[in-house]
Amino acid sequence: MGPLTTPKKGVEGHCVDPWTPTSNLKILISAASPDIRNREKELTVEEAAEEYSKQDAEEVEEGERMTSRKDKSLGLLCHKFLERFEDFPDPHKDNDISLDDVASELNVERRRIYDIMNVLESLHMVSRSAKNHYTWHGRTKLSQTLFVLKKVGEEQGYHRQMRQLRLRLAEEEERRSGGGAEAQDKENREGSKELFFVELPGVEFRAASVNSRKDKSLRVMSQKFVMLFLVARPRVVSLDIAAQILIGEDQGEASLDKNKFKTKVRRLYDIANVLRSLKLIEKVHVTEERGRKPAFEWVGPEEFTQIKDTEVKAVENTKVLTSRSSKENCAKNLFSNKRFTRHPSLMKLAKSIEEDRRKINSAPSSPAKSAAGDVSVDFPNKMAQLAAICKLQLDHEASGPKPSEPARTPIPLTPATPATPVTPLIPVLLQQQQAVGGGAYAVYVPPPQLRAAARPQPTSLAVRSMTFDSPTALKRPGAEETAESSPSKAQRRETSFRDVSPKLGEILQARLKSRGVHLPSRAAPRA
DNA sequence: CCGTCCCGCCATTCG
DNA sequence: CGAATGGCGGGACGG
Repeated sequence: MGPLTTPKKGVEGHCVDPWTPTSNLKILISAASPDIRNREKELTVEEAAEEYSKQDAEEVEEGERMTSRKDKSLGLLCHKFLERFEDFPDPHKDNDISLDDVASELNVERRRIYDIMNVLESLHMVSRSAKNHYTWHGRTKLSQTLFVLKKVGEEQGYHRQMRQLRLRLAEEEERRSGGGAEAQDKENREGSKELFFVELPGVEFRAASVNSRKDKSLRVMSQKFVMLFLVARPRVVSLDIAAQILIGEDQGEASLDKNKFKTKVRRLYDIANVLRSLKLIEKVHVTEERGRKPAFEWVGPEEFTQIKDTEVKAVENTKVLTSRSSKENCAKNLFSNKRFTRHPSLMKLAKSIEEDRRKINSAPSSPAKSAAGDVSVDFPNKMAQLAAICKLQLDHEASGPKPSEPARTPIPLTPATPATPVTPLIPVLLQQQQAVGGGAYAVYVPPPQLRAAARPQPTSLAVRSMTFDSPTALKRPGAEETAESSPSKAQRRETSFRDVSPKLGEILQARLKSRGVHLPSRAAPRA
């Protein structure tokens, strides 16, 4: 009986893993920015050490094991994994990863490896090459990926959603929220058009892997999660907010919240753990009107600028093709680098659509009235954007190769398909996943659901005084005024890339000590 | 008690 | 059909 219980701790007497408590220590250290901030680091070390010695004392019986739950955390596991690869591998080397090898070397069930791979894959740090194999890319594509994710995130209106949500949650708590009064504000589900996996030029889902599972959870959830960080004002995101947003997008409305929410959060923890191992985020605490709650702060690269030139051109093109509908997808350096070869994506697109169409026929889930005619009202925006990008890339390509980046491995252009007659870019047939990747990136948009009634929503209000918890700094009393906590991003730890100059335009009350505090303990705050 | 999140059953897909 | 993938959530652990 009881076949559903998690095995009890340390009963099984077989091969004990070789991990030592120091491994945990290591991850903690690496979790903190290794460079600067020695003070914090040391403190962390001390605390950790203390922690362990204590544990050591307890687990005296059997001079081994101490299989503390943490010793098997995804984070540690991921850290172990990352340790064996370079951040910027030589693309010519053999960067193959064997699932079996990794699983055995790390001493874990394959299931766990999948978890890690999925999120790494979402950042294009690896890509599945074949059945039990992945290819390691490290951080070579990270910048580019983040750039795209941020862009997509903006297009999705995530920043807006977050703002609203924060506000709503804050009010909810504040105003006793005794009962009722919850529901009719479902009208938030606007902007977002539910996107799926975002691909990159050189790393489409190879290995003839499914196209149907492509939109499944973890990978996509991970990307969305990252998008939230890249778009959030103060670069802080709490799990409940993230979950809230990510849920809203998934399955059509009627989400049986509560449980759904719980599960979502559980997943986010997994993702957060590997992102932490990657040192892209850090755990922090935000103090709201009603107590503090855990959250994560982005500590990874901020401005991952791609190529500089053609920026203007890019912007203009986009605007034109995008038509009136998007007045707000601001002018940002639009394009990613030209790494782009032929337009294999078009072929792929065709193939993909072909494939999907097949599935669509058997998937009656679409609530849309499949108005073949007026597909244009809803998500023309995104489509147009993509088209624009595609065109841009082509133009760029035509106007001569860009001598900036190293020669990218030209996409092998599968000779399998001779001359794809399919007219490129016909995603106009809406429905699920239509791969559009003018070599830039491919986004999968879902079926239409709401009119393009992009209600701007009064931006007047904003987060209820949100403060980053700090041992010494207590919640500011009078703090509450409405106003987006301004970007106090003054001294972000020097990102390995470049720090963004605070877009200080909003002169609002801006205190909020951006600096997460590790481990809950009176850690002497730096000076 | 509650925030985390490990473990592994078992549904899906792939091959 | 068996193997590869990876949802999913019970309930254990740590504070």
